Amino acid sequence: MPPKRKAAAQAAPAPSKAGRTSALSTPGPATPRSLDSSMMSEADDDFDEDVSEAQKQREDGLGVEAEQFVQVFDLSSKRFQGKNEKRTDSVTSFFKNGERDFHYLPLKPDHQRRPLYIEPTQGLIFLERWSPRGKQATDFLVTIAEPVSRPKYIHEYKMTAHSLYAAVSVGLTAKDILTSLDGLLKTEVPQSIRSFIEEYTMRFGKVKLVLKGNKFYIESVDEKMLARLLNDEIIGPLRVHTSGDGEGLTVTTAPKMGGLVIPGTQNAAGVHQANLKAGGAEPAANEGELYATLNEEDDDDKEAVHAFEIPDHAVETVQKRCLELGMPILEEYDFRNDDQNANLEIDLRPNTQIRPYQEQSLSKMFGNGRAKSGIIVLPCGAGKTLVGITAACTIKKGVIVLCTSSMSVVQWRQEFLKWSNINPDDIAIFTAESKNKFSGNTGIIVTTYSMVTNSRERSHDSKKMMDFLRGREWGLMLLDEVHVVPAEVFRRVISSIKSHSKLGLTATLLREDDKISHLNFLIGPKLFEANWMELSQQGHIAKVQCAEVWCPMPTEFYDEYLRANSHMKRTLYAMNPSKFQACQYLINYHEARGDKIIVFSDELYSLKQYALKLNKVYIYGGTGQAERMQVLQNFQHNPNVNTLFLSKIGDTSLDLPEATVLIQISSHFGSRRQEAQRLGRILRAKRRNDEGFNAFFYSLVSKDTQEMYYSAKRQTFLVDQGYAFKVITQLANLDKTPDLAFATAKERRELLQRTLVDNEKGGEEDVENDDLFGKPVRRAGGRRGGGVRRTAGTLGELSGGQDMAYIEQNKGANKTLKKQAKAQQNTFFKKIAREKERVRTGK
DNA sequence: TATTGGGCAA
DNA sequence: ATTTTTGCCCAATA
Repeated sequence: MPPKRKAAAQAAPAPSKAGRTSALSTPGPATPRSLDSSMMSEADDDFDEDVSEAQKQREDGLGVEAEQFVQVFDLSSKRFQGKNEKRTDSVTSFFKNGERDFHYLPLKPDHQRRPLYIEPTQGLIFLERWSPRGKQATDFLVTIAEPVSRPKYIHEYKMTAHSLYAAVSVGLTAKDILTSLDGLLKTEVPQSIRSFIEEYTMRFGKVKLVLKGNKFYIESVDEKMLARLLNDEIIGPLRVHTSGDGEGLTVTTAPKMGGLVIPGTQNAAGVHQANLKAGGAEPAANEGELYATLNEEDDDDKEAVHAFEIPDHAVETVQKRCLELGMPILEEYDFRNDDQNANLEIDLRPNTQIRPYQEQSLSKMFGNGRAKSGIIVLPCGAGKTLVGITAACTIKKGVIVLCTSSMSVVQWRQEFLKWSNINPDDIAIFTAESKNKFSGNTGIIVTTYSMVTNSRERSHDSKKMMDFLRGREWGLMLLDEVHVVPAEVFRRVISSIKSHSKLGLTATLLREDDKISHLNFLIGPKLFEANWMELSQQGHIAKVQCAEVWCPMPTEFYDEYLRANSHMKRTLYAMNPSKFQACQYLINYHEARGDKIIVFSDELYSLKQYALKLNKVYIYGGTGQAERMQVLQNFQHNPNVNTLFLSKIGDTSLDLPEATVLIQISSHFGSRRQEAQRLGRILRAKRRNDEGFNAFFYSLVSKDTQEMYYSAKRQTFLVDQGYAFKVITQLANLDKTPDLAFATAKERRELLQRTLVDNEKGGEEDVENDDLFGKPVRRAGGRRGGGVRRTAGTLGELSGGQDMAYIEQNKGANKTLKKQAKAQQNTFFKKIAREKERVRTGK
């Protein structure tokens, strides 16, 4: 890896040493001693660690390690920050403690032509997007920093440990980064940033984990680095001594690279051109320089590579330990020189062309002619699957694809067959239903995370399959929806199946817990993240208008809301009649425009009530497989079915047909991921190329309830992606909606009572029996309602006998509704059956 | 073959 | 300022 070696030479100046010495005397309070000292040892080559401390550490989960690691390496830590001499003057006093005052950083004379500011204590970078060099700066920042917020004008990025790790992993050196940064910054590069970059690039990417002949090796061009690892009291003993190599390291030479071709690129001309092309039309002086290093490897192909072997079970331990030592292991797969594993007959179909941003993300992965492990973040509908397939077609070795549900397993297989020329016998599915292997000696297996991680008693076939999966080497592991992996159970996948490279795909690298950073060492750095706004401007995904509709709660609802327990609260703000009206109005409006509408409600009771009242089809977890298909097909093809109600089942486990409008009436607390995922459902809209076409995303919120808070939180991710939420407090001509529901006070009171009654009974025989399809539903009365402890007395006080009569009436109305739905539905089904028949016989 | 319960995530 | 229930998946059961 010549570029990296050069980096080491250039990036080890005296000042960083001074920085470390000063840090030694002031370890952060939350910083474990062992971590701190091990990090320091980089300077003076000694590993005087407290052994018991280290033992304890080993027992801790990887997660804890990662968090500590991040703390120690944080830019805001003292050892980086000591180095700014802050000056104070007459203005400083206006800032609190002078803390956020950075005007001591002098502007360069030509600062107006430079688009970037950098904040020296957090590594925040601000980009003036309108600058003529805005595009160039964006490309640079995407490589070295994490996007934080990208609204219209000023974009915010953050340079972090992980982002620099990613930069190094695509072959950049400290010098590359500093030169480009300096060129784009309005100020000089602050000293803290300079040492931060230098120290990181020096440490990162030097040690690699490679799989050779089903054995794992730790590899580096830097012999001293390996010696240091072998001296470590955790890694050292784990080394496998193969016969003949004695105490010396295995030495091989890095093979020469030829021009790698990523299939599907416009002229399939390989990485170098792909990179130049990715630079776009603008003159990209810096960028050209930047990417030139990616291919520098060709220069000296006699590079000696040192390695030692470690056993399979130690991989996790070693990865963890190297992380502690501040030298995270990078995984690279030199697939073109792998003749141990059989090649897979696979290529993209000849006329397939991948989009520029897909190409860009793949060129990050294959930047140096090898397959790097990492994560690619693309919004839903932007073609994540095709990126994965193209990666598989580039590597041409055995592939294992992991998905979240068996639905997407089937889809992935179909996509593979659609985009590539893979022999259908070579791509097999491993789920509860199907446990076939591929016929040849290599191929593709598509399966789910839970299939692979399940540790309980398994059927004989599954066991055999698992042994098969575990027993061989895979060229590529594709991890769909990779944000689920950090969960305790799912991370077991990483160690149980041996793969040379891993590619994680996701739309939202977000979780409400802090485990997302674990992906950086479980899989690899984030290689690429698309800018949603940019993609929608280019017409790859739909343009979306987002709105939050504020629905006032009628007083009687609000009173009840204040008294209710948390579940009832959720039900009540979903059942808010104003919300219902707003929903009805929006459905009306958009159906008239010819839109396809999806309504999401996490709250099952309201989901069913809304759907029944409005006579729309709905799907939730209890809906049987066949019905789901029928409803979905109707929604897709039947011009009379334009609105579909969905529970959160629609978030992950359904392959939804495309819709153009999305209405949210109830959602899962403040989950930003859910919000983003749901928005993603309308990004595919095909009509996006029509002039002025917009998709719509409405979030209905009951005023003055918890929903307001959650809603704001949920939106933050989308706002950071550049979406602007309009707040609507009044819908124009709402009252002109035909058959507007709950228009009278009496109806509203009824609704409230019915809601209370139905939910009190524990849902025993509530709407479940009015299921559109009359099918018995699992867990109908089950765990729900345990906590509801309302007495009949409370209800009596509220209602009065008169209103009880209306409840009866309403039940009758529901039944009529159901009959209608059934009658209607029968015609749909016939139609669908005919259609199916046509498709079948036609082909 | 359909249903049920356990485990897990969000 | 925080949560609960829901849904998925598998394997066992009748």
